[in-house]
Amino acid sequence: MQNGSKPIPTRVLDPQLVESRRLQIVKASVDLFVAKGFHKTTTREIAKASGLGIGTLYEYIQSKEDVLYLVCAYIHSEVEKRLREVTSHEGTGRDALILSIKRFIACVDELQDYMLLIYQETKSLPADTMKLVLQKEEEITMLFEGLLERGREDGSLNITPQSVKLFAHNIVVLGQMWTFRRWALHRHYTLEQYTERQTSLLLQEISRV
Amino acid sequence: MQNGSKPIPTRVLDPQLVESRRLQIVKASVDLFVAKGFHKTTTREIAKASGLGIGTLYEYIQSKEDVLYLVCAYIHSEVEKRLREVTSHEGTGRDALILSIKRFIACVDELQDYMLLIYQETKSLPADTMKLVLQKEEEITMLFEGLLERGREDGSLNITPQSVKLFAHNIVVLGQMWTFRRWALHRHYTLEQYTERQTSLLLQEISRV
DNA sequence: AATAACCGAGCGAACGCTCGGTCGGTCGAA
DNA sequence: TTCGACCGACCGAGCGTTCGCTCGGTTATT
Repeated sequence: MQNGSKPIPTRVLDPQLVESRRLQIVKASVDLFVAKGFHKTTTREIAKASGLGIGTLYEYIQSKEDVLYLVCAYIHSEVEKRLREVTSHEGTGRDALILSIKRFIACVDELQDYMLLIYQETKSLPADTMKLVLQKEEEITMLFEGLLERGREDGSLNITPQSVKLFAHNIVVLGQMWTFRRWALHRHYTLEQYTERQTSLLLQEISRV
Repeated sequence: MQNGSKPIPTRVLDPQLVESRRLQIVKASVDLFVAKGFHKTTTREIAKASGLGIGTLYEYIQSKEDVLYLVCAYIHSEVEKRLREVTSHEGTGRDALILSIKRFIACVDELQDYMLLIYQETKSLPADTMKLVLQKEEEITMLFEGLLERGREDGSLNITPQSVKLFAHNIVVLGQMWTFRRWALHRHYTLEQYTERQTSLLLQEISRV
């Protein structure tokens, strides 16, 4: 899984400055996009919220869509960072899986506005860039695939090889559901209840009888 | 569950004409929105694709967002129509549930572009209208809630009362997942495989041991 | 003095929506 | 049967605004 990221051209020479300015831009844009959506956010707003002039903004990007891509990439990297801390947990695949699911849902909750953003705005990216973002989404899914496979091999999980991939998707989606159905779920369940019930439902399916 | 729909003002007097013209508009717009997204579709394009002048279009709606709402309402009514045919199936709750899940996934597959549209563009609606659309989404979820409750009461399903709502959401989301993760799932599973595996996974959780 | 970073007035294109007007059809009086 | 008054569905040029982005100039650093 090679690092599928896309270098965005800049007119600024110092790479460290580019990185720090782009972080400024991302942090400011995320909140704007969350509040108003990508299309209704103007480049002028992005510039102002980033503490830059509109001209300077365009020293660091080539188009408005570039900002969206930077934002998506940033969010994904945050998710992946948190997950990787925990997927390498030693012990049975089953133990590592339980830990990872809980951590993932916690992460979805913590970053809920951002997760929602990716869900809703990925489609606004240019085709080639969108591919990269979906690829990242798949990589995250494959983290769970790896855990399931590990559990299957060490005998701690009861799952057929051809269901591994599907089940990994189920885990990710049922985790993300906490965000994109929050208009209903948050009325009826707390985060703890949700985590507890989804985890036990999921595990029930792949436990030895 | 009162019929939560919103009457959109029009300058045209004949109600039948209004209905048929709006159906024209909806049918044309759906494809445009699917292809380009709501924001990148212009009112002129909508008018042209509907076979109307731009002025005439505005005889039937008040704003571009009205078109999006009409489209969402139409899609939801299609889904609900197909589902209601089958949720009233006599027999145990379990039997009706199995039938409904299969039908729902088939429906998601058949209307996949439209389902995706609702997922991605609901957020572009004005707040009050968005509420109505989410309400409809919840009503569809509650169809499954009803079936689960029925199965719990007649003893054909093994599920705790406080998990009924959550499980209904799981069913809906895992069905819709076939659409909004198609970039990954369609590469690895056919519709039949998907339906079969998800159904059996879901049922396994709520079957008596 | 040279260069890199920053800036914002301004450009051209495109947008949602309006509004004055056209035109085919209906109906009642002659 | 004819004709004039009226109606309402239909139309699209054009308005006012806003957008993404450029480019020539300014400031800060070395």
